Amino acid sequence: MTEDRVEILKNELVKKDIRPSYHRIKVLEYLHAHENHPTADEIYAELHSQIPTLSKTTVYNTLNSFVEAGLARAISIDGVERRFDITVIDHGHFRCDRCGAIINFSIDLNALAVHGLEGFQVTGKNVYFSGLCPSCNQLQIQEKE
Amino acid sequence: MTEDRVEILKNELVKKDIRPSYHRIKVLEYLHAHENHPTADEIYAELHSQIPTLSKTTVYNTLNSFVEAGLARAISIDGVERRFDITVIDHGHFRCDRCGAIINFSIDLNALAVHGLEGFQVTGKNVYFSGLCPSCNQLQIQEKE
DNA sequence: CTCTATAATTGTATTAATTACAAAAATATA
DNA sequence: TATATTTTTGTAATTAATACAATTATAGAG
Repeated sequence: MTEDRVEILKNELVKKDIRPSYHRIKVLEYLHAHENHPTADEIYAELHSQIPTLSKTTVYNTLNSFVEAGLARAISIDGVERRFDITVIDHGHFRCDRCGAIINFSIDLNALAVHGLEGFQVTGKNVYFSGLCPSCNQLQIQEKE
Repeated sequence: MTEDRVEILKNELVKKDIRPSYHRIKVLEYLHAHENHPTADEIYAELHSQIPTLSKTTVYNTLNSFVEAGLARAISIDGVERRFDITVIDHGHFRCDRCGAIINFSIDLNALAVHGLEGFQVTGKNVYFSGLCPSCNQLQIQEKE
């Protein structure tokens, strides 16, 4: 990790009024490097192997502060699993019901016509689709034969 | 509850290959009567007071079978709470970050342009917004003064 | 109507994710 | 350097959900 990279990450935290401690930088770095929507436990497992003193509570505290600050999102397709990702605009999440993979897709949220939210202040938008990914779809068809 | 109502509920279950037991009819009835997205625990608490022998496991089993059959949806804005609602097409869920209220709004999902899901079989679509409902928005403004 | 097989329900025990909280360590400030 | 504040740790507690074996209810055969 170069100095520059660390500086950029620090800056990202400071801009959101989060003090750039070592652990927080590490969690943020992990989220940037792993856009495959890790669970809190996956983040802990990986970072704990690098930083043996890291506690799970810190990971949870850090993730919660990130979500509160809008740095990250907590996503859950059906309420069964809670996963995190770096906030990136205009993408939805697809979850395959068979293999569990979570895949980003791009959407144009501005084109979404909404009725019934007059007077509401909308700050967060999440779109979750589910079904079968191409390979699982193939398997499903083969099984039926 | 009139005979007619029970017949309609029974039919709804049978059509989805779910045997219309007394408890299942009661859970389905509850979901129809309470479109405010109850948790499994809320459903249990209310029905348990009517049916003292009802167990929580049955409520969970029933809800899971409903979701699997497409009769109900499990929703979760941020992975913290799991809530259920009767499947109604073309509506999204708004969750107020301040008071926690969950409000339906209508959307035209067909108008949503999606890229990156070619070859996928999409069977479920959920749209979650969050922010402040009108009354909490007012309170927030007043506090800042 | 009775017997039997199957399905549904119960209740307890277990698992797993998350939070609470107080003590310890690290960091910033005077 | 001393002190106050923040961060982190580690354990305990909480909570939602599931597993599973025992019990009860139901449907169909005879």
